[in-house]
Amino acid sequence: MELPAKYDPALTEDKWYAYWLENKFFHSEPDEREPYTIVIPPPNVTGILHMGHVLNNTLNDVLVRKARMDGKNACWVPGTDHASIATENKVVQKLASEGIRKEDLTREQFLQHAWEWKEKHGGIILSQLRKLGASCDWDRTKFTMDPDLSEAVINTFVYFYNKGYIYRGVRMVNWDPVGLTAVSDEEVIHKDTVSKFYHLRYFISDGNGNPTDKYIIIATTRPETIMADAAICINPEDERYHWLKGRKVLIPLINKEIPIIEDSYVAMDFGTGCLKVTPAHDVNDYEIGMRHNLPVLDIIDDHGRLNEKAQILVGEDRFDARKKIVKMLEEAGNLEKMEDYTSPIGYSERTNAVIEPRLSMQWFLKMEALAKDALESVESGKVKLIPDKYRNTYRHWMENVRDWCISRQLWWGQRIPAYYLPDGQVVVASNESEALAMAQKIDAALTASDLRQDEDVLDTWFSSWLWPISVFDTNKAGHPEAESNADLAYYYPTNDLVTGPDILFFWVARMIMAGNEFMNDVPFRNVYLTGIVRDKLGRKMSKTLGNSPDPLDLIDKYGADAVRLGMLLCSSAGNDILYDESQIEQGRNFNNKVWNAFRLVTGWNVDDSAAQPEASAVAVEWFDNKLSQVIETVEDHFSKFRISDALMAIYKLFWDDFCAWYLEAVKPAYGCGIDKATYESTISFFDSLLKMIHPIMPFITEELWQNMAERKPGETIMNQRYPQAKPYDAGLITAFEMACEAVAGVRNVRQSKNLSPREALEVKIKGDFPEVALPVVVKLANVTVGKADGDLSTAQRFMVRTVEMFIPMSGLINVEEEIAKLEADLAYQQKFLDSVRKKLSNERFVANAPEAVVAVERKKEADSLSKIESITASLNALKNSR
RNA sequence: GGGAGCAUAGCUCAGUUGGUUUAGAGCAUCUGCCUUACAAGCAGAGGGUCGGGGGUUCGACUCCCUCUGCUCCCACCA
Repeated sequence: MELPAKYDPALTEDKWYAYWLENKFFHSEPDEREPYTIVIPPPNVTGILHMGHVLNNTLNDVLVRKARMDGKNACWVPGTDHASIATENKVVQKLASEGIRKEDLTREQFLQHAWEWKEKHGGIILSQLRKLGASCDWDRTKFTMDPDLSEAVINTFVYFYNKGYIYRGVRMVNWDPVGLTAVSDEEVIHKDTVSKFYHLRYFISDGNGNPTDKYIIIATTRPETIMADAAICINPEDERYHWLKGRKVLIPLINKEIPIIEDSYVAMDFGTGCLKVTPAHDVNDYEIGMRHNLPVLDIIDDHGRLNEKAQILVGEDRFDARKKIVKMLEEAGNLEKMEDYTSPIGYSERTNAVIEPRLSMQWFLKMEALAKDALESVESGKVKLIPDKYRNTYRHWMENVRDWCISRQLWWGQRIPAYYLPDGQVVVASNESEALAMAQKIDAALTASDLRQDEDVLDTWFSSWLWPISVFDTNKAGHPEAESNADLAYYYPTNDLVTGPDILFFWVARMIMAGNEFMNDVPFRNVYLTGIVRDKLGRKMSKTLGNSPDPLDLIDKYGADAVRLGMLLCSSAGNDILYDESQIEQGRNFNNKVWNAFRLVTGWNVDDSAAQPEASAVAVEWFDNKLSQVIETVEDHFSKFRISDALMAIYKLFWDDFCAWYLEAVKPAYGCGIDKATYESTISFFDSLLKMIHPIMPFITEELWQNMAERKPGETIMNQRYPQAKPYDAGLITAFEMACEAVAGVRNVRQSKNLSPREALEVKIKGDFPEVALPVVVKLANVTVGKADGDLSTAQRFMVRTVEMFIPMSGLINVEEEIAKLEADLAYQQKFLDSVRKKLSNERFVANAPEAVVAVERKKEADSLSKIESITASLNALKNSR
């Protein structure tokens, strides 16, 4: 078969993916083999593939394919996440574009739209993963809102409620005025934001609600909330303000009288030392308010607009209101001054809206006990974080965790299974009929229509924290006492989890909690935390910057194998990835290299009568050993999750050792056939190499492996055993390396003397050069070799380690140039010798350093001496010749 | 404000209990080659003293201190 000179991935990738699917090679069922399990970090159901997914899923796939080839029963469970806030937002926007407002729909109508959207756009990302070559067990695809997974979520809620871990209460929560829901502390991103610090005059009341001419100054960043002020607070130690004790001040503009209170919370050295206390709109103020029994006046509505309780600027957005009220304050003579001020402001992770601290009734999960166990799981090493540095971060979070606000004021998600009785009492049950039964125990007269289910849904992470359990067995979540089904018993705990550090707490920590709670075991053994994919300039990939390429375009252009390799090239664990298309080009080039090596080898004609040349015999022997050496290295890298190192080791083995040296050493002369022994060894090496490359570049390796020999239907490289290392002869590897260095030395001479590679040269060797490797030198350098003898003063000289090599060069050399070169060489060696001797003459070094280290220095000294001796000899000979 | 981490060739990174290396790789660069697998290639070359300073040690890129710069995480000083 004639193969084209350039590899075209488009011709192979879809074909082999279809073949893998048809044969169900990705599908796993429990059997007697050791399982290897990974659950996918479920992407948003409406998401599309971005570079972060490519990195993450390539790593996942490499691990899964490697494990599969190691003979394990590999299972990679795919699926998607319902992502309540993000998806609901998208649906709301889509409806808005059609002129439909969410407020005009019933819950049922809205959910119908949402499900339609999900059916239409959901799972696009999963089909995109197929293009990448992901070997997921698609028969096991799950969605966090599948009926059975939802049921598990509900049961989990009921379980924790009954355990006393879930409570409902009015708390200051992070309100997202765009998403119209509370979000958890973890979903708030603090960003330093430039704003103004407004210094406002509050006039002292005369006791009848009229201002006196005295005033105090308070500093605030939020003047639009003054109408909700409940008091002005000073530090009791602050002598500047002792005269204020017991007096009252008037809120500007609305002239409402509020008391002066004292609380040591107020810092005397910050602002003016006077704090306006606004319990409804600030967490600290709320706490002060509680201590001092202050009334709570909420003047901001769901959308972040001032409500009628504000009395003024009613209906205005909080930021518009701020601008306007500043002007009003200025006109009223209440604005002392304003200055620029930078302070951290909370933003919603999902909508980027400025978070409004707001009091509301929410459901919470107590975290203390769960976090304690989850911390222990990592501290004890039951779960390993890779890289290790995340342990510190993890510990810090777990030790300072606060209760998890799990309710969301949304419709898309699992509705909280709490049912209210007409009198306000609440019952929690998995479904309506159970709830009714419970309610009837309280009041036998109640009927189903008397119960009102909580309107809120649960935080998305309240379903994804069950993922490693619920994808196998939805019954176990919420029922720790239940028997596991066969799948869960076999696949749980999973082995490795590959994900980004940004969801270490959102997701990873909580999965560990759920695992400990329901399975009494952690959900995975290793967590490999990838970096964030950034552009060349170090900027995060983002839609608005337009610096994120579409992975599918890249796959079209370069092929999935190239994209995979390109991403892996620069991905050491935990470090951010600076993405550059040139890496993917490098991946494509490697594909092409493999392709062409294959063309070369399979283009050879086997000549049964030909004897194996010496050079080939040595090369075969060497490569066999080299292969084992590199396999050992690769296995070591894999065991430490050093994927890019493993990749580079394989890359160099193939490109440098196999192509540049081995194939050149065994390549038959033009028009000649190759002997059978060499050919068979070469094919066998190629076979091993393809298997080693396969987890990284699955498509091209399958294509070539299938072409390499007659394959039976249903055979695939992905189910072959990964090559195993045998004991190897390091001496032989060194001998061959010396041959390569000798060849390079000759080539160097040719280059500097402008000698054609076709012109055979003579090499004279002085020293202990490994005999076995000589045939390789002869062939690849196009030389004859012999012992050094006669007058070599005009020969070109180079060294291979401690062996001297001469290429006689009568009349061709510039004596002065050579002398200068040798003298430079000599000076360098002399300096080196001095430094070694300085060390050796240091008694304390000789006395304290381990013997092996001293021996190395002595060897350096001896080698250096012998080099100096031979350089000097050549130098003298050269000088005598002029 | 608290905590963590990083700083090694032009770029991206290795350097695994301080000593088999007067520092390694890939890419990029330069030189010469369209040599009968591959110009998405081949052959060769140059390039850093390991952010600055101090210390410990017989010996430090590797440990300690400090300064500088950057990154990330956490955080209710209005």
